[in-house]
Amino acid sequence: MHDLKYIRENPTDFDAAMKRRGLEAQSPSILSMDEKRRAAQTKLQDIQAARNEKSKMIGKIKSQGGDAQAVMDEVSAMKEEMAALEEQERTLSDELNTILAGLPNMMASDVPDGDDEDENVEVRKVGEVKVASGPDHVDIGEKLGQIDFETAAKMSGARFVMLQGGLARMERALAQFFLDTHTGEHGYTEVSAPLLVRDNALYGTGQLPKFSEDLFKSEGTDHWLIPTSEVPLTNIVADLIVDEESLPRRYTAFTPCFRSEAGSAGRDTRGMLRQHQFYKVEMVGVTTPEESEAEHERMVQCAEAVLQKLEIPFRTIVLCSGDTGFGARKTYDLEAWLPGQETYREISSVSNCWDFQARRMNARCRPKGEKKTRFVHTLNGSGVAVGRALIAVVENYHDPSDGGVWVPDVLKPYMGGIDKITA
RNA sequence: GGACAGAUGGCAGAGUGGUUGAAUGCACCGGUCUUGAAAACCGGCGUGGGUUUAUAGCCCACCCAGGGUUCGAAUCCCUGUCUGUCCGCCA
Repeated sequence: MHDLKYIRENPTDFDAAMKRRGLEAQSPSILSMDEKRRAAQTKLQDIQAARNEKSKMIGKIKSQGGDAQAVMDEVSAMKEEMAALEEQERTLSDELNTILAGLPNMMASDVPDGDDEDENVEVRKVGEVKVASGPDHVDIGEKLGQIDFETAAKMSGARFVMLQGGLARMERALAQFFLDTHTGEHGYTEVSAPLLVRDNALYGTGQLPKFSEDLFKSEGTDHWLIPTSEVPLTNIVADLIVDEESLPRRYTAFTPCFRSEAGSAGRDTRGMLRQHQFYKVEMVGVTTPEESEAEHERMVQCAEAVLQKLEIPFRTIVLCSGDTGFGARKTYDLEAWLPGQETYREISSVSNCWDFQARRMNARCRPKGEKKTRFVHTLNGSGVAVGRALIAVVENYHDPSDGGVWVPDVLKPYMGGIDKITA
């Protein structure tokens, strides 16, 4: 959500920011609508003031036993005009809010310009690629008899997978490892959160009203399945005014995520890279405006740390303007090396949303000793996608000599101490 | 799923149609007193919006949310949400 006052005061900057998103100038129509709305509001308020005064008179006259009928008729006569102005004001506000709610966040000035993912900019490469190429996780997993798309399809259709045995356990081990690292070493609080949420939560984080087609909705109720635990974690602070001393707040959760993947038909159809359901460990940060940029860098480090411990080679990129998501002001992606595709693929996305989500969910903070509040800044990042991490481990730790998968050292405690997954 | 009860300012808690944006207590802020503190006393103390050069004034809205009745609603009616209690069912 955008600040109308900001648009009023900086229309040129705002239009320039929207232009980077590929949108034409928005401020002229917004501002003219805003002006009409305020004119209607001012007029309405004048009439309301008059009505209030007369109503008080009526009360006074009646309490003194007088006849107030004349004044009562006068007020009655005002009703029609008031109703019309009310209607006008409401229509204009609704239209204005619809427009504002549908506009993406303004991007940071250091986000590189670009049309699409090809113009993202690499920030650093970490870790040595030891397996330049090899079989992909589908071949490896199916040979082991532990990755099974057919059985999943039988009950659920395309874009579902069933894991069994060692790989099923490794998925759980990865999640445990990520959570333990973020809670134990990075200062995050573990949260077990609802997976079904209502409209307003999704509106707050920006998935609604614009992206409903990407979500699953439960029939007969007003619940949606979360596409990421960013939704429940960020909404923790919705409608709150928190003391700034209690910031930053850092939350992490391990949850399934559900995405319809509408619009990605034909993309990544092989394997478990793009599923309707997958597990993810998410990190969410809530900070003061001053701290969010530093917190963003820190959060990237937290995501990188788990990949480094896993010894998965990866690179960190900053998304260009054309690839940065709706609610984000700036986004880093971590891409893990996948020998099966001989390329880096996204395994984590870390975004600073500034006050964009905070405005939508009315999440504020108050500096110590002051009475004025301001909006918090919110950040979210995968720490990291569990399914994709499993792919990366399977492909990078594959042992061609026997078809097994070595267990990364950091996962051994979570895998009953075994060294290798075998058939 | 059924039956009740409730939702008021940071908290507690009055208020059932008329100068009530809201008593009172606690908390908080400023002051008096005190060597200092406590106590006592005095004063202040919600949010959003409009108007405006203005964080001055004036005005509007807000007592869970959304509708309605009325000249006038925290107060009456309807719907929804949440909380509590009892019954039934259940991992």
